Amino acid sequence: MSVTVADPHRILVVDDEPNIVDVIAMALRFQGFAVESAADGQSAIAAVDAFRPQLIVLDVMLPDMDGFEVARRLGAANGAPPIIFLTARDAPEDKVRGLTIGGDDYMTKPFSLEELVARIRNILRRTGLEAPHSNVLVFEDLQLDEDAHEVTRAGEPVELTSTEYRLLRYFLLNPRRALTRDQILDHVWEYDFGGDGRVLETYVSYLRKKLGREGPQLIQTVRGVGYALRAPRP
Amino acid sequence: MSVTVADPHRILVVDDEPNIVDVIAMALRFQGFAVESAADGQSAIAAVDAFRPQLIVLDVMLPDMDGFEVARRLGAANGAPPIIFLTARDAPEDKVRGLTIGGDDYMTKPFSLEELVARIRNILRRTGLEAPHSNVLVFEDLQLDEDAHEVTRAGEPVELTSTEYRLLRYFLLNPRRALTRDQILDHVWEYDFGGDGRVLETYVSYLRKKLGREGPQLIQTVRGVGYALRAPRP
DNA sequence: GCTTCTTCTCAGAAATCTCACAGGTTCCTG
DNA sequence: CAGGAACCTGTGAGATTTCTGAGAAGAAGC
Repeated sequence: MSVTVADPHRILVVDDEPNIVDVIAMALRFQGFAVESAADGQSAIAAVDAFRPQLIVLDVMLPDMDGFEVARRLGAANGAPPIIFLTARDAPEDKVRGLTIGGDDYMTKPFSLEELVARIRNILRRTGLEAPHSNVLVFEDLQLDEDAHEVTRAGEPVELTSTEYRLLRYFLLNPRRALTRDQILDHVWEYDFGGDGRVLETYVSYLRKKLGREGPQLIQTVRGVGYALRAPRP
Repeated sequence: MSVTVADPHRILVVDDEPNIVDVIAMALRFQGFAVESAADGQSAIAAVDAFRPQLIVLDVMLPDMDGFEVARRLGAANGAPPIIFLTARDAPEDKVRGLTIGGDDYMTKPFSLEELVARIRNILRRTGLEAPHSNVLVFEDLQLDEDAHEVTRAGEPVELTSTEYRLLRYFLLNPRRALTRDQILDHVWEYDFGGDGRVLETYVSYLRKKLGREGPQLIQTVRGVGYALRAPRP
């Protein structure tokens, strides 16, 4: 994972649930972003002034005003930073329509942190703040095309479900690194996943099967820790 | 989606509803245009003087004078920019008819942003401000002619309704890419569409049927994500 | 004003996913 | 080498997603 050391991008996270803010802020800091937070519309607007974020992660439901109001007051039209709105899953969709065609985007809660990061990088790339890169992740003979949402091994297409895809993508973003179970669960599953952590084993098993039993086993078990994507020693 | 970097065209958006202006301005900026806005006729005329837009998106209903009045006053001076009028759906259309014979055009609210952008590019092309390009989108044996508004599959004409056409056009603009449900709804449906997102499934079903069940299925389901236009795996 | 076309909602069926569970296997440690 | 811990993977139930036909409401055309 590449971490920008020189000049980290500033991101403002606005949500009135401290738990959510914490978990998002933590994840983004780990990704090398500079993060500030606010718990309501007023302080969000103040924070934009003071902190000059390049991007805002903004909950739609705030105690004092809704997220769209915040966006309007920031002068959505004029040089304001792009916004990723967070909405409840069952929220009415009419107000968020049309956001993705503008510079903005939105996600429904709960989401996986990987996805939030992916969208943030997407927007930063679109706005020219981050260097564009190919959207194909590669490791050995494994390829994952993020645009087409397609995976191939040795040129052969591999059909993955959505969870399998997210899991493999996380491995490909962190090649050769031993990832702990908790890391993986935190990043790939939704942040409020409360189920049995052993799903992970099941999904690793699915992936191994689908990626082919013949070729070398790319997803290796690191006993007592978790898993790592790496080529086996010959 | 091509973004003009070198010398962006200037577009003035005039509407008294801030929400509308915001969403249009955002979308056009994202497309690489330079955008200014005005909320009434007076400031619109002033803005034309100061900003020298190459095109105006002008609401017909303004607080101080109607859009035609604005157009008339601007027209007095020669070489006024072409105008796209925005009218309410239930407005009398007689006044707007005949506009398309000049350089102007009109759209009824609400509209899809894709369509507004398409019309803007059309006008800029007609007035020689934007490089002409082929208006035929092609993917495999599928062809969509934007001028003639005609679609053929393997040479056979396919009769599409307007929504089906917009949907297919969006797929053809983003071949091989996995498009999320939200993306598609945002781009193809009107900006205030708040209905059931399952229309999309219905329309995909229509398209698949009309494009022929025999040939390979070009619109593929990407489970948990949305759809993609791509040749099926052999 | 009547007919036809279009758009959208709805609902049931089919397809597919996710996750928990449990028995078996592998690995480590003493 | 025994015992225990960690891990693997098949099975299946319940939930979710997707497909498609039918029909209501509205718009457009005649």
